[in-house]
Parts: sequence; structure tokens; C-alpha cells
Amino acid sequence: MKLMILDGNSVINRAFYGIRPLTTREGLYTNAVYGFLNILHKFMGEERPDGVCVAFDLKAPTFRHLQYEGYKATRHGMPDELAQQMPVMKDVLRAMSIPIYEQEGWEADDILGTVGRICTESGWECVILTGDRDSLQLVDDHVTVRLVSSKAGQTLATRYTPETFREEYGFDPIRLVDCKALMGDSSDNIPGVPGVGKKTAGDLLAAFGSLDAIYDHLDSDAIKPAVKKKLEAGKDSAYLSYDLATIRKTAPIDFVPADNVCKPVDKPALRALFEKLEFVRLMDRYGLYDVKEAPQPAEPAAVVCTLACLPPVGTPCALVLDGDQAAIATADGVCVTAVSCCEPLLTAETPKVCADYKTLWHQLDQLGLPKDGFVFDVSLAGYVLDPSDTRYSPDELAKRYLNQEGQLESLSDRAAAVFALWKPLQSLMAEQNMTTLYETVEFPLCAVLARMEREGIAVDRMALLAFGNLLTERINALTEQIYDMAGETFNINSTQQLGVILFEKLGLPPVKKTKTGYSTNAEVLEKLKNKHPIIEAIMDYRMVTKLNSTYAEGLVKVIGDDERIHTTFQNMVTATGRLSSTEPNLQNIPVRTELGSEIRKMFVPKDGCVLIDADYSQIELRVLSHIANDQIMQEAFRSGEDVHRVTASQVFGVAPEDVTSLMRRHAKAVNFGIVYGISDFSLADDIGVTRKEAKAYIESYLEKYAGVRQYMHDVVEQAKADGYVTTLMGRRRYLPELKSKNFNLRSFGERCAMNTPIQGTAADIIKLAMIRVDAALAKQYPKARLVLQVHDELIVECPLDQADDVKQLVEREMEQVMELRVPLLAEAKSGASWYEAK
DNA sequence: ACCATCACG
DNA sequence: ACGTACGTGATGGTG
Repeated sequence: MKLMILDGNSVINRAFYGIRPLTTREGLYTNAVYGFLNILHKFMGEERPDGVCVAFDLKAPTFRHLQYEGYKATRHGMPDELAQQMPVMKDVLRAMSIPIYEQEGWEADDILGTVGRICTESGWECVILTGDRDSLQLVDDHVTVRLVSSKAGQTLATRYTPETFREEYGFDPIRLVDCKALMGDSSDNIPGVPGVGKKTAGDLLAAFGSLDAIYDHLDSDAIKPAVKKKLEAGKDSAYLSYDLATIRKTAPIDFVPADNVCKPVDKPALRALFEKLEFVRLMDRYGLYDVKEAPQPAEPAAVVCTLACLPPVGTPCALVLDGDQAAIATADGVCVTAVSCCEPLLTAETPKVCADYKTLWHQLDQLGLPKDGFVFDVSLAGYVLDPSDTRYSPDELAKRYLNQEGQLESLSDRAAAVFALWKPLQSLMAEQNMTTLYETVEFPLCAVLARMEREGIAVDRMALLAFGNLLTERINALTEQIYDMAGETFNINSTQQLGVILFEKLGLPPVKKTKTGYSTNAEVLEKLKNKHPIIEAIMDYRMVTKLNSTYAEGLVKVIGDDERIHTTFQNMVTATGRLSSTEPNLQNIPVRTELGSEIRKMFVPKDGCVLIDADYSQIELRVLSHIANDQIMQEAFRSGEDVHRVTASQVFGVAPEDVTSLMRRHAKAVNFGIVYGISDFSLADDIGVTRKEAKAYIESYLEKYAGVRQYMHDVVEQAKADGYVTTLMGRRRYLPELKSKNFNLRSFGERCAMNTPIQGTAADIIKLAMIRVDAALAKQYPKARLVLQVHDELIVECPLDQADDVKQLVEREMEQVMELRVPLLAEAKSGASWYEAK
């Protein structure tokens, strides 16, 4: 038997902050209750427990408050909009016949612990649903915790068993309390705990097993002197924290598992509540309509059928997966079957349409199924038709292009919609001259990207960990220095607190403001640098914490079982046609600072291989010179001279050999600015000259590069007339901003009109190059693989002895990908790390 | 969820 | 007289 218990306060909090405020016509807030019910429903469906109940905190102080007066004193009180919903929530639960447990003097956590214990003693399995990590200490063989989180609007709940917990934390669940005592926890407000880092705490627990054991062995060699000092100083606080964080399993509640077995809801009561709350959609879920007014029941899910019902091989069809189920739609109807039964259709003979081929590719790949014969991807078509949209699910597309309303409920509905979208989207693309872009670039690229994602890139885990340790030490030292100079401790990561310290306590002059207070960004700090020594320490701190949390720690977290990192390339995200990279983002690995670029040393080839990094030289300016047909700029590229130097010579009217480094730097900034749709103000700000001087630079630039001036003018005019701009390969971006009455928005539209054709054409070019490189490698050097793309740069892993040949091949394919009015130049280097290959 | 910040091209 | 460079994603803080 299985019981699910919810941490009521935690879940309702998640629900409240997870959904936009929602009120009834009478002004009653309802979003938290609504969200709670959705979460409850979702996880009842996933867990299918025999019984369910909810634990709540009460307002009254608990034994912990009596024990320590600072306990949770700084916790934010519950906002009124949420507080109002608590009694309603409890009414709803009572109407649903779901037992509620609360006990004066005890927290919901303790009730969870107690219920977990009683379940175990009674031979029940217990699942705890909560958003609070502290509850993970309750995980054992009979108690699992599902930790609720939301991601991209979706509610997820990670399942923690003793095994998964150990995998993530490196110690047993029960030791979470010890860990917290060592590290401290901002929400508990206990000053003076040792405050060691997560890494150190984990290592100590792995080595000694418990807080007690650590304090018993303070003199051990395994404890560094600095750590020992912290531990000694924080001992009392650590034990206080330990005690406060330990969840009790002895709350005096009257609990018998069997009392919680699911019972029918009290329909009249629940219906009255839902009417008051205007939860129309939920009425149906709980069967609250009278039979007479009941809406037509949804079509029962399509008949589950076997191989026999698959359409004949060769029939054009749509394929949609959900877990191990597949739906296949043809012009004649839909069938639903197991994915594994679809194999006969997965060859080139059967033309298939899908939604998001790259994702489907991975799903089929994992099942060892073929991936052939896919000829169209409706989601990708949706992206090509309007790259500024945000969602391209069959649902959204059906609404937009088939005027369908409402949600697609079943898998078969989705398959039918995908099939129905195929021809209309194909025709729309043809009308807009985007068929070539789609068929020669976007669609073939999906498989290339999927293979790159599957391949991943190797990283040196040990080096990453060592670098993380080095950074952590620096962070600790900087933290102390900063506290010292500030005269108090505070959260340096909080821009709010930092602002108070810098601009109120230390009296530094505020340079800039943000919506929410003082600005403390790098630019501001740079201006304050020589006014107080704390500034430099903060700049260092910022850099080092960034490197540590985003890169050192962040990357270790996503190393796969194969010791490689597998990013996801998003091919339906950017408005310009570029790719992006997520989980992790491998397109923003540091390179501009010396310390940061160390990270690139940890991206390595596998044994016997090298990494090759090939990048386009000045691709955006070359594209500009082509599109604008600017003879002067084209000449600069044809001559092979350094383009920024040539620009400087043009703008400042000196001979190329007389260009100073300052002139070159300024010219480079102007070149960049032009690509972005420059203003004198921003240029001035960027390079630190007066606005007047900046204006003169731009004027001089556009005098010399007359083609560029003409282009910038024309492209905006054209965009205003057509409503969109296009790239060289016909990719479109609509710019409704151009019609705005708001000056800012309209100006933004104009800058996009200038920039998008340039950035987008460069994206077209490298995408095509990827397809060519991938194909050429497969044919000639099948052991060499594309592994990464960083906008104007491709990274290939290949056997050592093929490095020179592959470098040549990649350069050639990148350069020959299309013929512009200026040559495209690509340069490849190889090395034993990304750092070396750059 | 939103903001500020900072990493990249 | 506007307000101020294009395109991304991850993190930590805060409500």
C-alpha cells in the first residue's frame, strides 16, 4: 500500500509563485488553490497512491522558536494574497475528503517525518511531495521524496530514493542535516556556523560520516588548517543548526495510514466551492456536473492497435511519440501503437512528417530504431515562417495555421494535427520563397545537430574540480577582505545589499540607477575603481564566483556517464536564424580573460584525437560588404589587409601604416557599431569619447563607405514597406516594431532591420557549412566528428594523424560554401584542448 | 517569475 | 525631444 503526503505550505507556495495572480470577478485570489489542485492531480496520476493526505504548518510558534529566538525570524511573511487562500484551500481539501494534519507547536516537516515513520512501521510505502529540500533527510528505503520544481512553466518533481540522493550529494540522506550545519543556510538565520563550502562539507562527510565524527577528528590531517579554524569557531552554532534542522518523527498526531485511503469527494460541497472560485475547468475533472449538463465526454483515446493497423508502407503519414506510444496519422485516419511496432515505417520508402525532428531523432536513436524517410518537420517550418514566435508545438501551430481552438487532448489528435499542418505550411514557405532555405539548410541540419549533441565533447573532470577548488579558495579570501573593508558581513551576491554598502555606508557616488535601485555592474564598478579598494575586490569576486558557479561547478554537474558534455542546440529559438545552446550553454565558454580561458583547457579530445577549431574571419563585415555592395569595403577584404586598420585609415584620413593602436581600436568599435545599427551616444559610451567626436567618426565612416550608408537607409525603408527583412538565403524576420508610435520601440525595429540581414546571413552561411562539413567528413574521414558550433566557429574532433587533412577540408568547405562578392576566409587550428586549438 | 549581472559571438 | 548597439543562456537574489 502506498500513501502520498503533501507538504501543504510548501506546495501552495510553489503554486502561488508559479502562476500569475488570478482572481474571481469578486476579487477573490485563487491562483494558489488552483495551482495546488493541478499539482495534486498531476502527481496523483503519476504515483497512483492508495491514500493521500496533507500536512500544514500553523501560525503558532513551534518548539524551534522557543529553542532559538532568531529562528526563521527573517523569513518573509506570507503575502496577504496567499494568506487569504489558506482557509479556502483547507475547505477544498475537506470537500475532497482528503485528511489534513496540523499540530500546534510542530512544523509540517515534523508531521511528514512522523507520517513517514508510522507508514514504515505499518508496512506502507510513503511518498512525500514537497518543494523543500530539507525534507530530503527523510528519504529511506520506505520513504521517497518528490521534490517539486517548475521549469519553463512545467511542474516537475524529481524523485529521491536513497540511491539517487547519494548519487547527487555523495552521502546518505540523513546526513543532510550535518551538511547544513557545516555550510549554514541563509533562511535559518543562525550566525556563526562554520560556513564551509558545499564541496568541503561533502568531502568532510564522505571522509568522516557525520558531524560528530568530524568534530571528534578535528586534528586529522584530512582537515585543512583553514577549515579546522572555521569548524572550531562555529561549533556551537553548528550543533544548534543541526538540532533545529533535524526533522522530528515524534509529532503527537493521531495517524493511521488506513484512514487516508482515497474516498469519494463531497460533490455538493466541492461544487459550491468551485463555483465560488470560478474553477469551471475543474468541475469536469471531479465529475461535478449533473448528467444533464455534462459536456460531451472527450473521445476515448484512439483504439490501441497492433502492427496490423499500421498504414501500408509508402503511405505518407505523420508520426508523433509520447513515451513508448506512437500515433500515426494518414489521410485516412489515425492509429496508436507501441513505438517499437513502427519500425516498418521508419525507412526511406514511407514519407513522414513530424514535429521537432531533432528531438524525435534522439528518441528513435535511443530505441535503436531507424530514422529515415522524414521529409518534413512542422515545428521547424513554423520557425522558418516566423522566427520571432516562441512556441511551435502542434497545438500552437494548429491554432495559428488551422484556426483550431482548444487543446489537442490526445496523442492521436496531435498526430492528426501534424498531418493536417504539413501541406499548408509547405505551401506558405513556397509562397515566401523559403523552400530552398528549408530544404537545403534547416531540415538537413537537424540530423547534423542531433549527431553533434549525441557525440558531445570530452572534459577533464579532475581539472575542472581542481579549478573549482582554486576558485573557492579565492572566493573565501575575497569574501573576508570585502567584509573587512565593509566593516560588516553581508551577501555580496545581492545587488541590493551591495548597493547599500557601497553607496550608503561607504558613501561612494552612485553612477547609475536601475529600476530597482543602484546599479553595481562592471561598468559602474570600473568608474569607482580608484575611489575605494573594496571595488577591485568586488570586481574580482564577481569574476571568480561567475567562473565557479556557472563554469567550474556548472559544467561538472552536466558531465554525462560517458564523461562527455552533451549540450542541446536550439534550432527554433533565435529571431535571426542563429543557433543557441542550452543545458549547458557551450557557446559562452570564457575566452576574454586569462583566468576565464583556463576553462577551455578542460575541453579535450578523446584519446588519440585532437580538437580542431575553425573560425570565419570577420564574417559579419564580409557579409555587410557583400549585401551593401560597398566597393571600398570589398576592396579592403580583397586586399587581405586588416579590415579594422583599413577602416581606421579611411575614417581618420591617414595612411594605413600610420594608424595607431588607439585609432584601430576606435575603428573596430565603429565597425561593430555599424553592424548593430549604431548611434553616436552608444558609440561614445563604448569607446569613451564625446558624443560629438563619435558623431564625427560615424559621419566620416559613412562618407567613405557610401554603399553602407545607402544600404542602411534602404533596408529600413524596405522593412517599413514590407513589414519584414530577409537574409541572403531568404530567411525572414517580421518587424512590427517599425510601426510603433513608441520612439524607442520603433528605433529598436530600425536597428533590427539593419542588423538581422547581416547576423542572419552569417547564420545561413555557417549552417550550410555545417551540413557540407558533416557530409565531407562522413565520406572522407568517418572518425572525425563535428562537436560544437559557436556562431562563426566550428569545433571538430578527429584522430591525431588526420588533423592536417581535416583542417584543410574544414577550411575549404567553410570558405567554398557560397560565393560572395568578397572571399570568405576560414582558419583552422588544432590542439590538445579547446584552449590550444583557438 | 522577474531582475541584475555577466559569459559568449 | 525622445534614449540609446544586435543575438543568446545561466546564476543568484528577491517577491
